[in-house]
Amino acid sequence: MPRKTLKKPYHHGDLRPALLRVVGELVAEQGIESLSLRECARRAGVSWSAPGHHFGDKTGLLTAFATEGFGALTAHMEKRRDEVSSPLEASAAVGAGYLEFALKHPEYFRVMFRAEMLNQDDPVYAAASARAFGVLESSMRLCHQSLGTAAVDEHLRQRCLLAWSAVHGFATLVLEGAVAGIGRTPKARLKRGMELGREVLWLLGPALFPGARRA
Amino acid sequence: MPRKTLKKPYHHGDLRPALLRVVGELVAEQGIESLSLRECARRAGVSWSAPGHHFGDKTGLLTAFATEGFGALTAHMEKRRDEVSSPLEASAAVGAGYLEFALKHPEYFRVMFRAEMLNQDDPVYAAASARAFGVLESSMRLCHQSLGTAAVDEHLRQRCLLAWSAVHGFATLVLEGAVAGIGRTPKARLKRGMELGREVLWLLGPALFPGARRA
DNA sequence: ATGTCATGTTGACATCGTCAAGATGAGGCA
DNA sequence: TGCCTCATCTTGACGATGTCAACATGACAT
Repeated sequence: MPRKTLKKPYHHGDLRPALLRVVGELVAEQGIESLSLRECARRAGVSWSAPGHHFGDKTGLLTAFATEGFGALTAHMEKRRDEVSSPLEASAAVGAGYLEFALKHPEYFRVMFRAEMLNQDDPVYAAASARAFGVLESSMRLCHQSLGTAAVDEHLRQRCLLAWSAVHGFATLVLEGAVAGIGRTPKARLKRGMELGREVLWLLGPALFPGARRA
Repeated sequence: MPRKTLKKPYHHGDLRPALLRVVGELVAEQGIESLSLRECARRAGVSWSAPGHHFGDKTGLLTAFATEGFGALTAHMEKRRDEVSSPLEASAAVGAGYLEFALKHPEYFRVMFRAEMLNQDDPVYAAASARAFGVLESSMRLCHQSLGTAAVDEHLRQRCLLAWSAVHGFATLVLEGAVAGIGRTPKARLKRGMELGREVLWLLGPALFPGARRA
C-alpha cells in the first residue's frame, strides 16, 4: 500500500503520528489557545472528528503530544549530558539542555506543563515526566557522590527541586515574555535566552554544590 | 440609586469591578481554559455581550484581571517585606510572599503570566508587572548595600533574575502539579508548598548573597 | 467468500466570541 | 421643567468549535 496517494484513500494509514506532528506545527505557528481539533484534522487531510477516534478528546491529544515532548526533552538532556566528561559539567549540561529544549521547542514545552489541558492521571504521561525529572536528579546525585560532598545529602531532594525550579522558572519567564531585553522572536529568544540563562544558572553553583570550589 | 435592587435595573451600575470579581471566582472554581465571557456575564446578571463594552474582548478582560493581580501581588510582597526588620529577612520575606501569593491566589497567578491570553502591550499591564518585579529587585539591592557586598554588584541583575526564576519556577511547578508529594487540593498545596518552598528557597542564600554568612 | 472491527465520515447540537443595531436612562443644558 | 446626548446594556445574527451518535469503508482473519 502506498504511503501517499493522490486520490485520498478512505483510510489515512498513519493518522496518529501525523496528527501529533500537525499539533506541533500549529502550536508553533499560532499558539496553543487557538489550537482546534478541527484545524488539526483539516491540515492532516482528514475529516473533523477523526482525531476523536485516536485520542478520545482534545485533552487526550494534548496529553499524547506532551508525553512525546517529555520523551524528546529526556533525550535532549541525556545527549547534552553525554557530551561532557565530568559529573559537574554533566549537571550543568543537563540544566542548560533543559533550557535549550524549552527555547528551541516552545511548542512542546508550553503544552507539557499546562496541567489544565492534560490528563495528568495518564500513566504514560506520568512515567514520561518522571523520567525527565530523573535525568536531572541522577546527574545531581552523581555529582555529589563524585565530589564527595555528603554522599548522602539530606538536602538532595531540595537541591534538585531548586535546580529544577530555577531552570524551569527562567525558561518559563523568557517564553512568556516576562524578562526584559530578550526579544520576542523565537530566534532572538534562543540566542539571548541561552546567553543570559548560562550566566544566571551559573550563579546557582554555590547553592547546589556547597562543598565544591568554583571552577 | 440603590446599589442592589430586586428588580434588575437596565444598568448594572458597577459592572466593571463586578466582572473582574466574577472572573476570579470562575477561574478559582473551574480553571482558565473553561472560562467564557458568556458565563461571566451570566453570573454578573447581565447579558452575554455586556463585557465587550467594558473590556473590548476576552483578551482585554483577562489583561485587566492580570493587571489587578499584579497590583495585589505587589501589595502582598510589600506587606510581608515590611513585617521584618533586616534587609536580609526582607529579601526572604519578599520571596516567600511571592510564593505565598501564588499558592493563595492561583486564580490570579495563573492568568498573570499566560502571555498568549493577554495583551502584553497594554501599558497599564506592563507598568503593574514592572512594579512587582521592582519590589523584588529593590529588596535585593538594599540587601547587598546593607551587607556591603559589592555595593555595585555587576551581577545584581542576574541575581535578581535567579531569585525570580527560582521562586517563580517553584510556584509554577507546584501549581501545575509537577512536584510530587504536595497534594492537589489548594489547601494542601498552600501548606506543603510553603513548607517545602521555604526549605528549597533557603538554599538559594549562598547564590544570592555570596558574602554574607549564613544566619 | 464472508464476517469483523478498527478506521474514517457525516449529521446534529449546544456553546462560544464577536460584531452590528437597537433600547434604556442618567446627567448636562436650555 | 423639558430636551438632548451619550455611556451603558440588550438582542439578533454569524461562523467556529468540541463532542456525540449513526453510518461508510476496507484490511484482515477465518
